[in-house]
Amino acid sequence: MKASIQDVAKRAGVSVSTVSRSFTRPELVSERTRQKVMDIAESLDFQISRSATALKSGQSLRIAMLISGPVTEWFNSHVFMGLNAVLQQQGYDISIYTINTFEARKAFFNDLPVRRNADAVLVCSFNINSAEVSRLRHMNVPVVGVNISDPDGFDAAVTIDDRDSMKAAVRHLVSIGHRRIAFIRTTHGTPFTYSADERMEGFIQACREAGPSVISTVLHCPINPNPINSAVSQLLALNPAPTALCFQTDDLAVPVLYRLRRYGRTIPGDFSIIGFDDSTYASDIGLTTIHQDPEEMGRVAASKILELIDTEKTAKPFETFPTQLMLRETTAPYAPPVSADADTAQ
Amino acid sequence: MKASIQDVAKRAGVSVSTVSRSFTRPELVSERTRQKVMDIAESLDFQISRSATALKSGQSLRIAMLISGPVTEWFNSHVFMGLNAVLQQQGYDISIYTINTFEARKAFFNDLPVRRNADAVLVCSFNINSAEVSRLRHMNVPVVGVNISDPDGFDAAVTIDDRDSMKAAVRHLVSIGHRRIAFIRTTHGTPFTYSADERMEGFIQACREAGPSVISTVLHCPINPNPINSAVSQLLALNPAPTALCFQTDDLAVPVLYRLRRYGRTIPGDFSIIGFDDSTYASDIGLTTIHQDPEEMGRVAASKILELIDTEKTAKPFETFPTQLMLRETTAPYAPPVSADADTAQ
DNA sequence: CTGTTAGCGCCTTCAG
DNA sequence: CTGAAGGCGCTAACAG
Repeated sequence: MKASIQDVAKRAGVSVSTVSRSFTRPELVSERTRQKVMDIAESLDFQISRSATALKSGQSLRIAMLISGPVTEWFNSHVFMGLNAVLQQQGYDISIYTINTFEARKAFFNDLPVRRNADAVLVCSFNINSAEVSRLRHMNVPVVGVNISDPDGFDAAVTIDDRDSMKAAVRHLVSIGHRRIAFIRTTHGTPFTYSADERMEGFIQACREAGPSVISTVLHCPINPNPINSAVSQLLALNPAPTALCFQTDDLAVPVLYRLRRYGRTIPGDFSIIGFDDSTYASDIGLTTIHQDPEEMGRVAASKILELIDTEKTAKPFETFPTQLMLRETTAPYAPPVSADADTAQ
Repeated sequence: MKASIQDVAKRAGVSVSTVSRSFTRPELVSERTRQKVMDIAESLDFQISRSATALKSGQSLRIAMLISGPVTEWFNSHVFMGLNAVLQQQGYDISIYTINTFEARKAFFNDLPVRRNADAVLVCSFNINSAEVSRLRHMNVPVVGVNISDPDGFDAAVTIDDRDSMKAAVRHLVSIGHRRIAFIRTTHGTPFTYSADERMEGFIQACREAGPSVISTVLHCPINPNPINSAVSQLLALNPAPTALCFQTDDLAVPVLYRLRRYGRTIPGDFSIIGFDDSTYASDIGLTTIHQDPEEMGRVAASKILELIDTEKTAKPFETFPTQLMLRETTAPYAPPVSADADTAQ
């Protein structure tokens, strides 16, 4: 069977504490002793049990991550990767709680399965209300957010400015001559809205600020059964058609872009397109989009979590990360339509 | 501070064992007692500590998942999601070990950080050698694979037949008249090859089986700095150009497809294209591809893990999942080029 | 620098 | 159906 710390101690002719210290505080043990202990441990396949360490220390060595959509989503998986990179090294695991229905939400906040079983809670891109934040706080562990709308009640948070980022996109389109602009967003049957609302509001606000000559439209595309279909059909039916499109995410922009081309529309000829995220394929397909770095946000959130666990405070609790409009090939200055006669002139 | 099991016991006027049983073996406690205990626990924010449970039970309540690329990859993240869905309910967490360099690989197998700290190991799409499998087995926990090339040494594994799937793709292309076919794959500077080799071999074999009229080419695209560039430039330089392309993954096919169109090539006019995975955008952009379901594989792997932990055996240790060639819009029968004169005939 | 010892919080016999 | 008590494997005093 598995060797215990006693077995190692016995073989090495030292006490269990020396074995323990060799692993966790090597500086307190003489080099020679430590070496011997480690060799024997190695040969016995011995490793410190994290469960015991956790129990003893009163920690759980576990961080809870709350998400409102699948882990496989671009944003979530990148935050997770960043988090994990930092936390794993410090001996923490991440428990993921996906809360994507009203029932799941209610169940989660009723049972708080995280109680005493997580050393911190990370709320990721989640439209949490203040009553829920209080319940979380009630657990007496740090509560950290990633892209949450309201930092109130959080010990720390990292975000981007969804609203401003979207406004930058609109201003760019306006500056290159576009006057009819649409925003395409999904609607979920779930109790969460991620950053979608913020982005939409930024869009609307920027259009308004651009003056009355700018006509804006918002297209709502139900996530089920298929938002792409909904987006494409609504878009094609718009009359007059917009000349530029802002999307809530690249995930939406990429397939719509494809479909529009299949319907004979040219990009950026007929439509200029701006995505949001700068996700997987964006640069390779030349998508103009708003860049953000969720992996880095995950790493920074992890550092804040560690700091909070350690010292109960963190130097810079609230941090807003920059985004950047990446100008690529799906946007172009607005060119007024040429008359039918001139169509093939060139 | 956090309430202990004693606090709950005291308030409920019962012993700690009764509290413990109320949580873990409700059937051993009278309904009334249990109800009271649970109510008090609720009001005290009490939950069983998993660390203590783990320590006591000798388990770690943790499953190690070994992957050779980022968790954010389509395949990995979907397997993870399936795993997590099943394991989390049973109280397990997943520790992810990303091993993507020779050094990381060596370090991992030297230290076996998983020792005594995981109740099972899942090896995911990982080209592991038999010496390494032995080291893993040495830990005395179930070792389960997902898409591993050689099941030898594994207690269980779920896979797809990469080779056969690829052969089906080639046969389809041949059946609709294609004779010059290229396979586009990445090459990594890492010690792993995922399923890439198998797929390539399936490709080569199927081309050979199709007879001497079929001319096959394999394009190797270094993952750094950018495999897409490499693929596109190699492809365009091929003379005579192939009429059909098989890709190692959709991730590669999608951007290349985009770029080829930008260079004036039509799909499926100039090139028929088949991807592999049926990943995120595939259906929305009409990509003909080979469908697989890694999330389901993750779920099934998780069930096998639980069974193995429980009973040390599993009913069906090795399972091969079906794949399916999804015929969509990027493949078409080969049409011989028309003469220059006839070019605009239609 | 190293050893001794008392728990961390729970689960599981064993008794009642 | 419920209670009492030992011990899971480790760590942190404390003592030497």
